[in-house]
Amino acid sequence: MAVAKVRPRKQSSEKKATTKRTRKQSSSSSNNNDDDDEPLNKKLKSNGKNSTNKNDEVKDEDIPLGQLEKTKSKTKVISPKEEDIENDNELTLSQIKSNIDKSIQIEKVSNSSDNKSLTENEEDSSEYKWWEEDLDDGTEKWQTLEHNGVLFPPAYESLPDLVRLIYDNKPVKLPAQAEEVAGFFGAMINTDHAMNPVFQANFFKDFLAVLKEAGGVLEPKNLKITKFDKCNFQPIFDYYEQKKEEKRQLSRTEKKALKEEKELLEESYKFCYLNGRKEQVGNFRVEPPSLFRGRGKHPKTGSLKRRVYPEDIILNLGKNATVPNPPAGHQWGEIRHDNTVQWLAMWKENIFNSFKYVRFAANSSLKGISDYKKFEKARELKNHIEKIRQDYREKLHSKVTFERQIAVATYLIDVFALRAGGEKGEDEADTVGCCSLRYEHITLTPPNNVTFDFLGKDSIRFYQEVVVDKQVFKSLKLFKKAPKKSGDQLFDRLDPSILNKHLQNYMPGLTAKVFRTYNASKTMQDQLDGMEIKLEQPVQEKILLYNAANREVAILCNHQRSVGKNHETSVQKATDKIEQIIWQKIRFKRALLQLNPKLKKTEGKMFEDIEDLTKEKELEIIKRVTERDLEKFKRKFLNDNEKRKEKNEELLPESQLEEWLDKVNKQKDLYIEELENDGKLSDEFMEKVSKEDKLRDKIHKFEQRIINANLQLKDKEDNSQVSLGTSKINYIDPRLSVVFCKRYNVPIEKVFTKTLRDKFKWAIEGVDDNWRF
DNA sequence: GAGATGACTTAGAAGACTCCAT
DNA sequence: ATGGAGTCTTCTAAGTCATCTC
Repeated sequence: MAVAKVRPRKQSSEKKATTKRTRKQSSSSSNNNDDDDEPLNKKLKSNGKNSTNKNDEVKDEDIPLGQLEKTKSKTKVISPKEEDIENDNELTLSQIKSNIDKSIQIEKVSNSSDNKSLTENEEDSSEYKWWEEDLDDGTEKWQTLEHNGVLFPPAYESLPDLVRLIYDNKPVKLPAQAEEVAGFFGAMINTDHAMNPVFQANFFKDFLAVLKEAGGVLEPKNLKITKFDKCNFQPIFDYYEQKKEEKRQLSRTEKKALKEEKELLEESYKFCYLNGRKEQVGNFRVEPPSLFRGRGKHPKTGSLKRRVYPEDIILNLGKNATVPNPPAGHQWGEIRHDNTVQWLAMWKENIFNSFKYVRFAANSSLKGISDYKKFEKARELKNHIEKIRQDYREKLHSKVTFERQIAVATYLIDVFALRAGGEKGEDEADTVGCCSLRYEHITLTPPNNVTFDFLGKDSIRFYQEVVVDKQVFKSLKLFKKAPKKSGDQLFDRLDPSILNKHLQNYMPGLTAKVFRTYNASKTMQDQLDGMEIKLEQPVQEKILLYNAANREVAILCNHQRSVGKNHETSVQKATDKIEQIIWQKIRFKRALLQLNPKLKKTEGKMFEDIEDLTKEKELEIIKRVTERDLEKFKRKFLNDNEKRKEKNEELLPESQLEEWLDKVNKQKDLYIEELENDGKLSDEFMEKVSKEDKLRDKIHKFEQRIINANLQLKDKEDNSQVSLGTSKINYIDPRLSVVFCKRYNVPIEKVFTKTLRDKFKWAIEGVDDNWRF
């Protein structure tokens, strides 16, 4: 996985940006000279009054749900089975309202197939630009909140009678509840999870419990299931695979119809009204029951995650909001009116007894405001980082172990972007962060080399060989001194809350995670600053540079992704393809010379690469190209005939295939003849390309293609293990990307997907060209 | 002050969709 | 038109951290 890298970060580069400030810092960033005139900057008033009343005047579209006039009509949406806890098919007023919204939206979308995103944008943001308002810092998150509750997963559908679990070579009929759990496992027997013994054991334990609850096996009557190894899930697996295949085989229109049906069902849950404004809900779907897929060596992986019922759910609504109807025959667990929190609904899951929340979408004002505050806090750290670093360098010499641990921990968090590292329970995967690092996680090699090797969040390996400050090295040695041994805490005097308390002495609100945001965005800014980007460069090249900067940040934060199974093949393919284009280019250059031999003298430079391919290489390419074409025609022959068969048409004769293959082979012979004649092209070929201009044009195009393909290949290889998305979404101040795009005339769509453009609308619309992190 | 609880952000995997070569 | 690779979105696990409780 991770590759050993020595990557000591330069501390000195900070200096320029963090000249010491003497003024008192009362509000977040207004003391930064470089952004005094920046519109976003007037926010975060500490005691400001709520600004929400400005929307008293609501547009028609924005009438709060509860205030809609009653209408008698009931609309059928879908027909869930009676006993389902699917959502009521009797629509509430608000649902009706939402459906109206929906139909408007559908109309809009269908009217403008060529400019879909624009329409959606208009629809989504009933245009509350919070970033143009003064923000208030109080604990109240909202005044009114209305929504339609949550969407439940469909009820379990029993397997057909013939599809059964096989136990001890006998088909077994299970009660529906147990069958469902067996189905969870059966559907995934081809995954890595299902091969993990811990997963299997946890699944099987919970399966047996459910089976017992449900009264045991139905048929054969006295059969007792006791051994996992005697279970054969293949028929269940095959059944679900077949279902998937059937779905895949649906026609375009059928798929579309299904999708529309699904959307209609979801429509009323997608939006809510916050202070009377329409906002998107994020995860309005209740998590379906399943087997828990823990990451890494999770002791509970495979455990049954039980179905959530309306009775389990707490809805959070405004006091005057209409309570959405629970599914027929059910009640909500609780209705709460807590306006100090951002969640719309929550429930307790059964594996850890922790809460799951339904929240606003990333493009909502509340999330946007939090995001904005996060980055402003990170920027505020600019004003303190100098002092913090100075302090921890001093304290590295402290005689007091506690102080020394604080200093080293802060150093590691600052320089290597470690997470805080809270304590973890027995029933969780063994992963660590800074404060929870143990003896065995670092190896010290004099004079001052440190190897980190531990599993971090999500059990992602953190492996780095680095050079550290001499005093840090000494301190770490001290923290590892006997009687400490493997398994012992390195920072035995620390935990995140102690560390954070210490950090807050420097800056209110400063915690360990702020360093990650700060250093990530700072790195991005420095990277972009350090690049030589020219306005007239092709956009694609500029994007590549942007991605290179993004990649540095991702590496800093250790954001990884698993290398795809066919990564290697795909790299090989790309390499082969580039070779083929080079070969073509050379052939065309030869043709050009053949047409006009004088060019060798007048434009010698152009023909320098004409000998780049050895004969052996060329032969290899010819073979490959031939092979590829032969395959292609064979496939075409099969495909064509299959289609003809379906349509009851006459099949293509074998001779047709032979004719095609013959053509390919003849072409191959021509290539080889060329090769044997030292690259002299056939008369036939020369006739086709008789014009010098056209040849030059072709050659130019080949060259462009080679450049592009090489760039792409490089990007692909560099990115194969690094995940750029996480840092772009969470760590890099979006204003950096916006300013980059503006300055270098790159369309914002090239760096932010639609979702990100929505999420970062505040940055896209609210930043001026000279903004700096 | 330690531990539990609750609420929020951050994370990679998986699934859905798109686009390009054929 | 098709199908596969690559991109984007969704899902939900796994962190952080503030606050509450004793």
